[in-house]
Amino acid sequence: MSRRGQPNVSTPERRQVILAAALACFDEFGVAATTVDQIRDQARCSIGSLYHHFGGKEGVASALFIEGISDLNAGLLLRLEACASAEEGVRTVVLHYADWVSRQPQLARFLLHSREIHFAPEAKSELKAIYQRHFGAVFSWFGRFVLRGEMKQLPPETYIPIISGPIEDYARLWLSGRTRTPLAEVAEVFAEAAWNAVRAR
Amino acid sequence: MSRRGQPNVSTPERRQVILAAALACFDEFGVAATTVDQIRDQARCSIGSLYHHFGGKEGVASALFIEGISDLNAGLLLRLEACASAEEGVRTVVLHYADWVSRQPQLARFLLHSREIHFAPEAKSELKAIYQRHFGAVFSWFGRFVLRGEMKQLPPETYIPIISGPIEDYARLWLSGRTRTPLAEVAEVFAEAAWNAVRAR
DNA sequence: ATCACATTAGAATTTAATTCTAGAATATGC
DNA sequence: GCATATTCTAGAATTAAATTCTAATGTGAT
Repeated sequence: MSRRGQPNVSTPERRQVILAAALACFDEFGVAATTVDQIRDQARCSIGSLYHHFGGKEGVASALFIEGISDLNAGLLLRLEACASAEEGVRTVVLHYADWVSRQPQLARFLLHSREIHFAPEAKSELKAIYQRHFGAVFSWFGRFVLRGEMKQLPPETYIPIISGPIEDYARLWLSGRTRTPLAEVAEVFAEAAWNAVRAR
Repeated sequence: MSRRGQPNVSTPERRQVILAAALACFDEFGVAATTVDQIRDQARCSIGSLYHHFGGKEGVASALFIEGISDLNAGLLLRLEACASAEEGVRTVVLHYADWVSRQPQLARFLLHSREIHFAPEAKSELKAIYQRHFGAVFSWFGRFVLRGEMKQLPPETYIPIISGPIEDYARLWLSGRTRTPLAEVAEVFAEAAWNAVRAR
């Protein structure tokens, strides 16, 4: 089934099992506090296997991070393509984020609470490429509305914080259990606030 | 100089030396990657001393976190008391944050990038008390303007993300070196956006 | 069947965190 | 000014975790 020198079929499954086990541990104990052995237990694999596929805890965390970010980004672009106005686009950015976090709270918690990962050089450049591609696409989508004068002209690096910052901040709050009101119930408020902050008037 | 059973004079200095050393290490290597020995080297103290005062790396990180948050909060309240209008208050929240982060980038980086600290129960409840006191004061300051109809009436837990979320998000960006434009240059934009998002219209 | 390589396993090693015991410093009561 | 209670400092000893390494096994290609 596979060519010489290529991974066999079961490999992707094994990787996924390890990633899932790691996410469960990270979520329960925190990235710093989970041990490689805990992941190994949960994934029912050997140390050797884990190190072979990911090179250690950092490697597992990196892979999980990249997988999560990619999924989040891909989903947004898909929904954004279907929007017809600046307002719809801005609202979609906020609402998609709220949806995604509500649906994958564990993964979201991991992405938001883990600025402590030490990516290996390759992971770092892969991430950089992902970000560039994604934000490039998003900016090119919104760009025309700024040109048409439907959105405020602002320093480019301020759009993302202004539009996404609040819902992200609230998501952090909700994910950490410090507020009960579900994202879905307040997402509209943030969508509205984001649009008010960037609409031309 | 000190009473029986009480810490001697040099103790506070020693604690500060250790905290400063830890901050430098955390900033250079990340919290997870710095070892207790690195902190000990930098602080020129013994393991015993470090464990005596803080009980370990987590303890040092907790103390640093509480110290940082307290300083940030105290500064804001001070400036807020001097404000006369809702708009001035909202702008002050944003601008003070920008100022503080610009002035203490290392400490700010530590506060923002360290959601991975496992606080001991006492530290946890101390933090909780600090937050309650602080946000209680801030909400009581702003409350009247909502009542007077000068600010929008919104779900209470959404004000902080809406007002502070964007500048916080941008601060993260700037602190991680992914953008060059200094906070001071864009702070006005965020202050303006925050006010637009919460003003009654 | 046999080869090349990916994969798995777990023992051995290395490295870091934490505990523990003892001694030095400090301020006070007498 | 000496006895004493207590804090503080030091670093060796211990424990726990991360990582490396060697050998064995599985898999598909030829």
